[in-house]
Amino acid sequence: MMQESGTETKSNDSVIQNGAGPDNHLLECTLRESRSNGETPLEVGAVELAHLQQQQALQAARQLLINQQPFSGIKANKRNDKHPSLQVPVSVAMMTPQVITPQQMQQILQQQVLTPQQLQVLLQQQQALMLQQQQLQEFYKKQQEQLQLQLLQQQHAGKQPKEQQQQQQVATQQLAFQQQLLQMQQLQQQHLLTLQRQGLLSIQPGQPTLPLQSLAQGMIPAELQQLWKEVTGSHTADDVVCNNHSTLDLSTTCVSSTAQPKTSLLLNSQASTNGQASVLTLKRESSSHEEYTHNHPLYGHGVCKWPGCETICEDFPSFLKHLNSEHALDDRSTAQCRVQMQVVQQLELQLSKDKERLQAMMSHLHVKSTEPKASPQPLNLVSSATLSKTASEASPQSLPHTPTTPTAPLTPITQGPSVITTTSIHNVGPIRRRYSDKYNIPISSDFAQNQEFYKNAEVRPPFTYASLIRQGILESPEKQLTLNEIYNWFTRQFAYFRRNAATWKNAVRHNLSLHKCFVRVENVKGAVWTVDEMEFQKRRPQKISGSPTLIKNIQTSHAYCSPLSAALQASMAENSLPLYTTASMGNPALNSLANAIREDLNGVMEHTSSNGSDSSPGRSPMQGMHQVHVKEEPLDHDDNDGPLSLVTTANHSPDFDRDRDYEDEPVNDDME
DNA sequence: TTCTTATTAAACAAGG
DNA sequence: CCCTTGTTTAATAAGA
Repeated sequence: MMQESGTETKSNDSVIQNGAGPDNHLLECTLRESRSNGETPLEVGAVELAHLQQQQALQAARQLLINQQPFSGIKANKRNDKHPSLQVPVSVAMMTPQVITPQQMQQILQQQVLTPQQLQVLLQQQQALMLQQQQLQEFYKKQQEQLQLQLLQQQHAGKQPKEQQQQQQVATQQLAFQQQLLQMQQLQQQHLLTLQRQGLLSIQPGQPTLPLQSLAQGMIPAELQQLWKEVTGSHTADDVVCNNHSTLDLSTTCVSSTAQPKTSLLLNSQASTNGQASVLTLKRESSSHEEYTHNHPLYGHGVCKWPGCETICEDFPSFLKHLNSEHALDDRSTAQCRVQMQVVQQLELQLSKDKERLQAMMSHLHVKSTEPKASPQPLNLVSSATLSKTASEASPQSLPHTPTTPTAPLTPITQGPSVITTTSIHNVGPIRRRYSDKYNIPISSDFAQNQEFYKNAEVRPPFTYASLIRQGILESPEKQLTLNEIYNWFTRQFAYFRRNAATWKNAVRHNLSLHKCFVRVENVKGAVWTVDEMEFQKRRPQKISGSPTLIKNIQTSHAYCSPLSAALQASMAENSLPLYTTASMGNPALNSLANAIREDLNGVMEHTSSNGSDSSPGRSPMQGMHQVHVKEEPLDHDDNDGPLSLVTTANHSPDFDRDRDYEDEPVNDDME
């Protein structure tokens, strides 16, 4: 416990430090002060004071520019959800670094969307920071007044020898002030960009009038939207419908609501600072919000669809209220938006790469298909690709979290997209926790949605080892993996498991041996592990909730169907699609995309450790099945788990295996 | 509080 | 002898 909290505090600091920029220094100092001194940070070093003063100058200057009342959001905090007026002053939001690496982003996310306790700590720190800023602002104002007074006195006080020097000094200060104004303008532009990015996913494609720096990054909002929907499948059909005429972004939403001083403040400030077309565009967009229907991208089925929120909002106004209160412009929301942005960017980037790769693969396989024995392989590939493609295209609903899938009854907790949620993120560190696995959360659902996240962020996945092992095995083409391949899957899929290999590998072995659901199958080349789906389901306490009919379906299928079909259905239920292709996992784009991202991120390490496929070349599951080790079962356990392990592998012919031409590359697992 | 399950550590053995 | 793989035991944490 202590260890964990210590490391988290440490990473807290590191996050702050990672955010480059002078403003960040201020934040860091302030946070450190507030951390050490509690709520009343008092003594500030001279250098830090200088920074603070500079910051205050920016604030004061902006206030002068925008002609606004003093910040009303200073009182803001969010001790609980009942007072959701988390209104961070714009300056605070501006402190968040604009350019940010994925790692930093993940760290920020981990820190800022962490447990409620940590969030609260952060909020308290923010509060302290704002308090301090207010004090310093007043201090700075006084200084300015004194300066003005001095200036006046000097102007009226005749010609003294020192006057010129003093005037020079004043001029210097004014110059500095002007520079600060310039700086502030830049910051504001950055902030505007931030806002635009936040609203990027919902910017109307037909209005390319925004000064989109995002376009400079090679992104087209419409494409991103489409890509995101295709790849993650985290939206339902009505989203697609509203996709084309949704004009709402965060800014317009804020404006459309009654009281959002921050946004209007921002807009006004923009108008007064540069008065560029971007502002007008923003305003125009905001004025066009009447045409929005209730097809808000963040609202569907009475639920707020902000990633990880899922708050139930009875009607659209209440949703708007919720959106403005819970997802106001604060660091958390911006961090989430940035992560989303980064995800989309990476996805798009990798999609193009993988399209090429796919092209090369298909042409390669097409050549090979002329050989007599190779025919099943391209057929399989094509059919599976077609299957997943049609599945994703024809029915976007057939996604892990949608209630129409067999997975739905298994998702009592995370209904809806659980991407990077607090629930999926707070399992950081070596604490022993009861994982959501206990509640029958289908790993494929959450994991598929957060796959990229887990791949890049050193966040402990909220699943048990058993679930993870099973997922890895079921993902493999032949539903069987060697121990080493399981290791590789872990390191490939989870950044968390790239550390402490000895620990988790031991745990993996331990789980493989311990759980009856893992069946060791020997063949000539060695041993592979398969999943006994029936045992896996039996292993878990049946706490299924959700749609009653679907529950009934599952139960009846377990009760009355043949073991084979029951296991198949169970597998499908976990994987959300027939056979071994889940909706999103089976998406070839995402799958290979994920691999590509992994390769990019992990570079050499992955090349040595998990190159190629986890599938076991040359091993025929059919050959080895008769040598299945039947585990002794000390517990009551009546039945028919014999042929089940066959089931998961039966849909591949031995020819398929034989034709694969990977090499059994030596694997190097020393990840640290 | 008790029971169950998950995690972690560690010892040990077999085999390459 | 070392490493990998696999089994087993024990301690501990966490949830029901």
